[in-house]
Amino acid sequence: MATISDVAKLSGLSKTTVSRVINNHPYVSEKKRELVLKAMKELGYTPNPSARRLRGQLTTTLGVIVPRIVNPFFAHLINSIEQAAYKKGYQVLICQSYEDKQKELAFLDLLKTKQVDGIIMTSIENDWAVIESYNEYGPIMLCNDYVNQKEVPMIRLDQSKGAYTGANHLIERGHQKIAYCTGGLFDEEGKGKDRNQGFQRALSEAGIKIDPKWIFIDQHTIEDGKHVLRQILEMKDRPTAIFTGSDEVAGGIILEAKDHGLTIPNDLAVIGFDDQPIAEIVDPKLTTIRQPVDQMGEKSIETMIQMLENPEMEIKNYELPIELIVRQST
Amino acid sequence: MATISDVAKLSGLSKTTVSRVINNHPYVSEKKRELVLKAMKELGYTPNPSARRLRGQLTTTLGVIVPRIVNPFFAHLINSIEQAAYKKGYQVLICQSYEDKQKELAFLDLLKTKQVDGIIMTSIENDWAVIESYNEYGPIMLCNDYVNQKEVPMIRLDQSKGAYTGANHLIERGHQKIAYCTGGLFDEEGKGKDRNQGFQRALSEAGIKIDPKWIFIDQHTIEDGKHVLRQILEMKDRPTAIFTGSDEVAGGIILEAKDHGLTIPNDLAVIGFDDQPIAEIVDPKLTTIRQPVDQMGEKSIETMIQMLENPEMEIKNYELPIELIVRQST
DNA sequence: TTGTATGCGTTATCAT
DNA sequence: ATGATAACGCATACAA
Repeated sequence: MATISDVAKLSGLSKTTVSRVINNHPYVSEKKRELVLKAMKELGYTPNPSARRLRGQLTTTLGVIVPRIVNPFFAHLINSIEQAAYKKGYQVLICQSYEDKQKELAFLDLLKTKQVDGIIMTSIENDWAVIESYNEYGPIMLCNDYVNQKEVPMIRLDQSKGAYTGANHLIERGHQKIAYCTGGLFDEEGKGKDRNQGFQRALSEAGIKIDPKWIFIDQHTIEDGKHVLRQILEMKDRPTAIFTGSDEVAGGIILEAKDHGLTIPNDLAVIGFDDQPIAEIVDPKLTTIRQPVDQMGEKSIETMIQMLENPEMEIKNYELPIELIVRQST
Repeated sequence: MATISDVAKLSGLSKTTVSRVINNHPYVSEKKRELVLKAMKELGYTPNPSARRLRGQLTTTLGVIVPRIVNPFFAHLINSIEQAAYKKGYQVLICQSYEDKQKELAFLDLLKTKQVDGIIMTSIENDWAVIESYNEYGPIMLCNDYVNQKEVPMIRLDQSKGAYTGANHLIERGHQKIAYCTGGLFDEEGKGKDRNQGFQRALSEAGIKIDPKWIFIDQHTIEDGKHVLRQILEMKDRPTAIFTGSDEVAGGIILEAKDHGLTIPNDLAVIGFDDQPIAEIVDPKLTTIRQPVDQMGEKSIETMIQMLENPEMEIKNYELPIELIVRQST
């Protein structure tokens, strides 16, 4: 591997001058600049990022932590973040936490060791109190997931409003017996609590009581959705509509419902969340709540770069609009 | 950021001893080892990978180049590679080439600058002659995509056989008018040529002539599939079956066909490729050719690590079995 | 405008 | 069993 010294030697100049050329510094004569450029090309020289990082330079690399890329929502979110970052000259390091606290912390170490300039977390496993301790090494922000601390930079959606809108849509369609299916828990606190609140608010405003047996927690995949439907089938008193926290779960419910001879939305109305590609693939097509993934990526990068350029900047929180997409499943 | 010197100072020992503890070297007394461990914990010390890499160490990091992670096939392939790598103590750097030659080369520079120990390419944009020049910096292997050089380590599938099997399945179902839809070209050489060959062989063995107007090239997405179906609808002489190069395209075809009142498989039989989740989501469920993604990941990592441990090893090529999954669309 | 010398954090070599 | 020191490749303070 050719080093800066090799380039210096070949061009008959000093390492300093070569370094100046690499970094577009002024005070280099045009003649020598070309000499250096020529030598670099001849040797196929690439600056060694490790050495640069060690020297304390900016890495122009950002870390993005996601639970798992096989989840299409996160694949698209990463994609939009990466595209936006690329436009600004940043690389993106994709980190899969697999929802594991330890892994998440290991990725935060990237910041500590200057592998990345900043980290965008699309999901958060550890308490913020733990994450916060890494903040001294560089900016950390949340995109999609969030915590209840105002001083954390966040790009988030009004999940509560999204769930409220979705639930209301079901109520407007005349449903009273509404089941609820979440990827989190149905607690006051804890994962997915905003959606829970929005859902509860819509129902309570309509004077509908929530039936605990129609609450399904910790549901994520198509398989989970199928399982949920089978549970519903076994009930004497069945819901006429179901609100789900993801298009995948909603898709699973629809698939299994059809297999059991149910008609969607007549026998069971289903509403999803995310507006993933699957929403238009299932039959009937899925009514769902769209998350503006592209905007989220753009805004995250914009915010991150601002923080990098001006570390003393005041913390900003952005809330992006969420939208109900009515299709055929309701 | 705490450094090895800080740990040395706090524990009252030398950097060397600390380094020995970090790297599990022998010749360090139990007493001092514990002293070091305690100091490391107290300072929240993490070794700086940049310094290690600069020093010439193995990085225990592998690069994986994919066209784009929003393609579910690649998301799953990455996932399986990452899982296998993790078991062996390796990190994975995910690199999206977006099918761009320049980006691909930029990622290969990771090898040159010792950011990664080796690179697994799941797609290849540049000629192998170009890629090969990076080989001196570390092992490069292909997984999924391939080139016609024997001396390149590859984990591949018998795409020709897969296409042959799929086409034969359609023929056995009584079809004579079979369309073909590929993500590549329909050339002798060039992308997707193996599948082309397999398809052609099946048809020619059955004495069927291929109709050029039923050949669709460069088709990748659900939208592409919808477009293909619309083109078919405009034909006076329509095919009764279509072989596609991806489940997504097949899914698009089915969706659009239903929108236009066609019945699958009666009016048009459709066969996909990959056995992605979408194959079980569309209605009717998709007959497709399964690619053993998990095995591909496992085998890639196994091979890569062998090459890393024994650089003089002879080049190996593996061919994994490909399987026809018959569902309802044919 | 150009060059020399230093240090970033780590590990291997060579003492002791 | 432990420690001092050099070197990895680079960018900067300082000197010329």
